[in-house]
Amino acid sequence: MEKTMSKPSPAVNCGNCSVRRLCLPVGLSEDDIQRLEQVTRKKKILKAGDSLFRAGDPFSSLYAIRSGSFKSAVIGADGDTQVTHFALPGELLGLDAYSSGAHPGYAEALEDSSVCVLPFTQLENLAQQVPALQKQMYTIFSEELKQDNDVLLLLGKRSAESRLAALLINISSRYAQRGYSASEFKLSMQRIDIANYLGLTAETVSRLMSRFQKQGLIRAQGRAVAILDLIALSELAGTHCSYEND
Amino acid sequence: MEKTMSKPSPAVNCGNCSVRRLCLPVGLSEDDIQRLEQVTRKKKILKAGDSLFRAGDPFSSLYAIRSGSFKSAVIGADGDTQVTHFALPGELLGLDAYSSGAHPGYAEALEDSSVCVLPFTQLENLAQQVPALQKQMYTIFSEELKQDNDVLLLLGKRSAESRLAALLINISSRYAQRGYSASEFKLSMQRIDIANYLGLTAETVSRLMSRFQKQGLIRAQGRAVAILDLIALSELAGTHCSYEND
DNA sequence: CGACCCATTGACCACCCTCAAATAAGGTGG
DNA sequence: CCACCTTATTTGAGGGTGGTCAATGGGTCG
Repeated sequence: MEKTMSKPSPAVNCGNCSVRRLCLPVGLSEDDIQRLEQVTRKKKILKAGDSLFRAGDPFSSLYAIRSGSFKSAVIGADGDTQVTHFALPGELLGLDAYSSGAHPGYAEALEDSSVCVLPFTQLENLAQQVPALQKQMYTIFSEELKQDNDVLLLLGKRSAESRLAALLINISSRYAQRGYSASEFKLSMQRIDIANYLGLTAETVSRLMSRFQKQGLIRAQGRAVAILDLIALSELAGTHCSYEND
Repeated sequence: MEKTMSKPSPAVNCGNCSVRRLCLPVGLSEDDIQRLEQVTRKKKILKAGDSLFRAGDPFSSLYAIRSGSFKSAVIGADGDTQVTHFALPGELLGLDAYSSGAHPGYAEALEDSSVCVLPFTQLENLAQQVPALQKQMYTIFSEELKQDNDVLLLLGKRSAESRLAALLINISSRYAQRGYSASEFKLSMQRIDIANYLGLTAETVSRLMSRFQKQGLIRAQGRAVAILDLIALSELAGTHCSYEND
C-alpha cells in the first residue's frame, strides 16, 4: 500500500483493488495476479449518463466495474428496450457479446464510475495458461446465467409488489456484500429504469414505494431508501431474499 | 457409415452426429474431434417425463441433446417454478450449475429423448489443451446469455399476444435450422408449459391459439401447429399491435 | 369402457397500464 | 442566489388485459 506514495495517481491494480474478492482473481497465486495485472492495466472513467458501450459496438473487451454503477439493456426489433441488469462494483459487463462479436445491448453509467478494461483476447490467452483463471471464467459465466434465471422467475410469475420487494432486498444485500449499509442506501437509478427492469411502469413503482412506506416497510425520499422491516419485505418478495449468501 | 453394420447399435459419435454442426465441435480438426469423442462416449436415453437432472443435484456433467426435446425450469424459494428453456437437439443443458456446483433447476424430457453426457472436468481439461474448443465453450455460454436476454425482453414488455407469436416463430425457426419443416410441426410441450414459459396462464395461451386460428395466422389442432401467415405473425411478435409506431 | 389428464371456452373482476395533472428535484444562465 | 426551464416523481381517475374460477369436450392409457 505504501507504494502508492511514489506515484502521482493511486496504484490501482488487482492486488489492492477494493473489489478484488468479487472480481476475477479468486484463488489465484501472487504470481498469477501479477500476470493478470498486465491485462487489466487500462482503466476508463465515465460520467453519469455516459455509455460504456452501445448496441452493435464490436466486442473487444470485458469491463469490470471498480466504482459506480451501471444499467445494461437490450433493444428489441421494434426499438423498445429492456433493462436487464443493474451492475455494481466487482461485477463484469459485456459477457453476452462474445458469441456474435458485437454487443447486443448497451451499458450506461448511472453515476460517475470507473471500470477496468479487459481485452478479451489477452484474457483468453492468459486463461489458457492459468487453469484457476479459466475456472473463474466459467464461474462468472455460469453465475450470470443463474442470475438471469432468477430474473426470469421474477418477471414470469410475481406480482408488482413482489417484484419491487425482491429488487429492494437484492440491492440491499449487494450493497451489504460490498461493505455498505444494508439498511440504508441511495438508489442510483431512476424510477423508470426500475420499472423497466421489473416489467412495470414508473407510476406503479412510485405507488408501491409510497405504499411500502405507509406500511412501515421502508422509508423513502426520492432515491434515498431505508429498509425498516426486512422480514416483512422478504415475505412480500416470496422469501426470495438472500440467495447470494449461501 | 458402413461401420455401423458391424455393431448392434448405431455408432453414435461426434463425427457422424446429426447435430454436430449445432453442438460443440465447431471448427475443430479431425484429430481434436477424436479426442473429444473420448469425452462424449456416454449416452443417456430418457422417456417422456423423465428427469435429466433435478434441482439441487450435484453438478458433474453437461448434457448435449441428440434427439427429442426438454424443458428446463428453476424453482423459487416458495416452490413455484418458472420454465426457462425449451431445448432442442444440438443444444446444451446444465451450464448454469457450474458456479454453485449444483443444478439450480431441473430438466425434464418432453418426449423420448437421448443426450450425450459430457463430464465437465474432462471437457474442461480438453478445452485447456484445445483452444478452438475453449472458444466454443465461451461461445456457448455467451450465446446462452444472449438468449436469456431475449426472453427477458419478451417477458418484460410484450403483450400476451406478442409473446405467443414470438414463441411460435422461435420454435418454427429452430425446427427449420434442424432440417424440419418451418411451417408445420408438433409442439412437444403442453399448454401449461408454454404458458409458464411466457409468464401467462394455460387459458390465455389456449384463447390466443384459437384467436390466431380464427385470424388465419395458424392452423392448430392440439399440439400440431401449422404456420399460415408468418409475416403477420412476425408483426404481432415484433410490434405492440397497432398502437404508436415511433 | 371408465378414469384421468389436457385443452378449450365462458363469465367475472382484480391488477396494473394509460392518460392526465400537480409537485418536487435538478440544472443553467442571468 | 434566485428565476427559469427541464426532467423526474408522485398522486389520481378510469379502462383494458389477462388471471381466476368453473364447466365442457377430447385424448390416451390402463
